Amino acid sequence: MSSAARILLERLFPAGLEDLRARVEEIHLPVGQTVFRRGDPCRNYLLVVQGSVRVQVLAANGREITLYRVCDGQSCVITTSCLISVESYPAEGVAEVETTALVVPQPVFDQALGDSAEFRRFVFANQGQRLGDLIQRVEDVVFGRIDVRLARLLMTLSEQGVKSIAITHQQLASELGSAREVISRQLKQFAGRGWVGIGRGAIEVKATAALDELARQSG
Amino acid sequence: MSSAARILLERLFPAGLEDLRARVEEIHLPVGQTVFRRGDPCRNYLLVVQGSVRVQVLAANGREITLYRVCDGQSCVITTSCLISVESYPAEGVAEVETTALVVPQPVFDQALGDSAEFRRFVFANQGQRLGDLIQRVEDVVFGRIDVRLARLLMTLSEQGVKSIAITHQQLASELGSAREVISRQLKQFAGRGWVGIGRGAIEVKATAALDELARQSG
DNA sequence: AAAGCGCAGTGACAATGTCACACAGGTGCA
DNA sequence: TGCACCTGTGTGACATTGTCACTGCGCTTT
Repeated sequence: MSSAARILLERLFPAGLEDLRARVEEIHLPVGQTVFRRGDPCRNYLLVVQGSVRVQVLAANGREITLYRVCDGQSCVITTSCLISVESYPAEGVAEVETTALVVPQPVFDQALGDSAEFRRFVFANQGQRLGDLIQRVEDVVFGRIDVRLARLLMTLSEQGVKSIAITHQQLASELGSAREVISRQLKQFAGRGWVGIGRGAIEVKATAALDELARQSG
Repeated sequence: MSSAARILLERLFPAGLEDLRARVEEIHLPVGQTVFRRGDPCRNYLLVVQGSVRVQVLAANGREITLYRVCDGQSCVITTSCLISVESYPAEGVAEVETTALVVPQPVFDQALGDSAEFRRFVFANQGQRLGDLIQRVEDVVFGRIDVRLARLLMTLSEQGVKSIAITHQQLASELGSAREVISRQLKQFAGRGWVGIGRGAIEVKATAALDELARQSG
């Protein structure tokens, strides 16, 4: 077991609950691995130690939208909720990068909820953040303009001075729940204004200030 | 305290937790009362005994969308999550009808989570259902056609043989996160096919079968 | 009756999504 | 080298949905 996993375990299952720790397994997910599918029953509590799981919904016609990501030290709300309410997954999860996760079997999860205030706090805090993300997503999708949302996404992706983003138009569209053609046109418009440069499978962010201003708009 | 409230309390705080019951208050919310606003901090756990609270998001331009409802014997996910993760409300809640609710102060909530497995199960089950609703809502909004969504809504509202629905076009639009004009046009189209009758502030559902077929479509 | 208000109808237009293609840059292979 | 093939992108025409600016209708208040 990795040291990061051990630290997390010790935090969530403090002294007195050592027996629970032993029943938690660590797994490694390769890139692109599906963690859970829509309609799957839910038997374990999943906890990402290191990596990233993208949670998305797919439409019949091939369109898709990313709901949120579960990153280092976070857990998946859907898993949590389904585990207790005994419903099946309403979305699917895919490992975006090589990911290390802890698998907590349902009985251990149940017991830990009762016995560890720390564990409860962790589970609920995660719930709150994910739920907030989700509501924000609904708001964006229903009321937001696509140019503003795309600008926001580009700003997020180019954080920390990264100016060249390796991503296809289709991936951007999936992220926003839009269509590739729409994204292509918007990017062309951005490029026309000199805000970005477009290459095959890559976007170069040039006018951070202009994009940022657009991203800050209410729409 | 109402008898319904007492029954709920006894279920969630079983024998041994009588002291917690005493610290829970019952409140009555008049129609239209705002229960919580966007940005409000969250200090109590709210539990609807009888009535209905609509949880919605408002846009700057006046458009709005209903995320879900909290009905008899249910609790609000947002409240639950915010309570623990100490975030502020990302949406707002309004009592749709006169509503009776239990107010559980945060310390009582915290203690009950640790001491009552029944309470935990209740809280999590509610979380799961509301989260499922929310994901379904995202899916509908992003991928769904407005005619299908409207047909679904009409079928839901006319359940149990109620054929005449007292509702305005604006209210239907708010429910679906669409615009009044769009709904008016769709209804006109439905009316043209003889599926519904339109009156001022009321819709009469005539062709249940046809609407139902449309409602079942994937889009 | 007149004014005011909430509700609904409508046409023109803007924004976004859909469809059916064309084309360009790689990669692998004959 | 040249060709088939795949993925990613560009584009025009069109459908659907949202926005805006009005109009009119029915009801209540003045």
